Amino acid sequence: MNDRHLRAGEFGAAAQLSPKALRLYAEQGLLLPAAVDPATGYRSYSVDQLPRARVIARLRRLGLPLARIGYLADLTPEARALELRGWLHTQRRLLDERAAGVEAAQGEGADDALTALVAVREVPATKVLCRSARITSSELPGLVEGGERDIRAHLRASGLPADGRRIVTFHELVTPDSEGLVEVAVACTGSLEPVADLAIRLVAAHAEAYLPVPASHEDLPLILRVYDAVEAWTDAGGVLCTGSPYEITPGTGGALFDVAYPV
Amino acid sequence: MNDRHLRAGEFGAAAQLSPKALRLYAEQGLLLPAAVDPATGYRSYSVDQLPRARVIARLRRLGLPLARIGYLADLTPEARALELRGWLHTQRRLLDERAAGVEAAQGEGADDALTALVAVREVPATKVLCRSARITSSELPGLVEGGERDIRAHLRASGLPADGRRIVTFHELVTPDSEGLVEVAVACTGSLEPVADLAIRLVAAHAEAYLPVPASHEDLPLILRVYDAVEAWTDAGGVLCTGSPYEITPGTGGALFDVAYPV
DNA sequence: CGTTGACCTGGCCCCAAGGGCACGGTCCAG
DNA sequence: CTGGACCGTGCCCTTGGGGCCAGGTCAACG
Repeated sequence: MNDRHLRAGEFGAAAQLSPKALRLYAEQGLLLPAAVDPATGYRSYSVDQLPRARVIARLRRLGLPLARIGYLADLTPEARALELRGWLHTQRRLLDERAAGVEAAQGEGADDALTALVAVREVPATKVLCRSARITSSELPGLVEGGERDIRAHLRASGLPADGRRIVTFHELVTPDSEGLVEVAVACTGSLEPVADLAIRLVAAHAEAYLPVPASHEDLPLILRVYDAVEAWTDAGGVLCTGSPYEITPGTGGALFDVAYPV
Repeated sequence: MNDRHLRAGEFGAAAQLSPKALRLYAEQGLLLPAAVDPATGYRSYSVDQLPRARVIARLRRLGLPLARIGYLADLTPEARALELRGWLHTQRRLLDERAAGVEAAQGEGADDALTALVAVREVPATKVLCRSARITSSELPGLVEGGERDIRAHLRASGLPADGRRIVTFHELVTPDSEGLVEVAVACTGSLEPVADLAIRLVAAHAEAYLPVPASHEDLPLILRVYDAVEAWTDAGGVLCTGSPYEITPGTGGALFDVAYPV
């Protein structure tokens, strides 16, 4: 035990924290002063609090929010190191995904070859069985594959053909950081009942601008360029997109899938 | 040319930007509306502005500040991609350095073996020839090596022995993100004149807590643990550090250098 | 004992990059 | 002509403090 007390400035200098930061941490309960003079309001810290203060300073320098630091600072060093490694891993993965996005945007605007391939077709009104969810991009494969499996199973169980095309609609932007509304749907005919999380919806007749994506464009960066191409086409053609983009599997002419916008 | 105009909401939906964000960008001159109705204040954007808006949205999603985006958005796509790759590279390096810091802190508090090795010695008043600079950690090797070379050269040129120990003092925290004041000094005797950026300073007699660092601890994470050990020792011993830490090369007993704090 | 300079407190405004809400004006379709 | 959707401005909120100001305190020096 060591009950030597330091005033805010000394303590801050020893822990690499500004007096202002210390005041903030005290207000938030992250690092309570060992004593506060009720008359003057002077805060004083015990030397015993230095290790915790230093941990907080180090975590703050890593860029973690105070709320997270409050949780981490109460852990054992081992548990903390474990959590931090996980966090670093996540950060690295996010960075890698962003890097992929940058590469995808690399040829932006210059992809006239792709833009020239965009076509328009009329789509009749269609009935679909679908499932919607707000997800981030990491949950996307799970939703799409699980959703398609469940939908087709339900169609078969209802005695209907289960070979309609799969349509994945991106109602909002889906990135690693922010979740957005995504719908996976399969076209169907005949009458059936909706179940728990499978809805039946009528897609109104509309026109769509589309571009088939060959199997060789399978990786994410190139798919984003396809989206860019369709958008460039609608911009240039004086046509306005009237809804969210979607991917139709299988695509036209042996393509893996078509990327389409309602227009 | 396409002079179709869109209102703020439509344009925002097409570019994945909220009306609020568009307003902010307009205020900052980052994306000026094609027209503003002087009576109502309604902003309207041209379809031609969509590509720029989409670029801005994409860069914003990467987490870049608007000021940087303003610069990047005026570049050609190729130049922009080049800058972005450089930025991503920097981000990755920062992350790696932070990861090293986390690993270094892994055994925090538990390093009693190192802490037990800390000793105290008296240091007589010393005259040093030194150079100071505010730098980030990436500039550290340059300052230390260049500074030592210049200082010893000046000592030799003054006809004095140039074999004093090198002392590198970290007056402020030096990290990859934030620069701090660092001084590289060499002990000397005899009289000499200061030159451009080499100052002569008297280091007052004081006591120092120190710990030799063997050559095997050469990498950064382990060095940080040595600092932790010295700090833990001063905390426990009821001794207060009275100044900034420094590294003395060569160290005691064949060590690469000593890490020391004035106490 | 007084004074000086360093230190401390609380309070206020500031940054980025918008989100959210309120109040009020506008636009377009039925 | 009227309802609902859209748009404007203005204000407060967020995170993690930095900076400055007015005023109160502390310790050392004369």
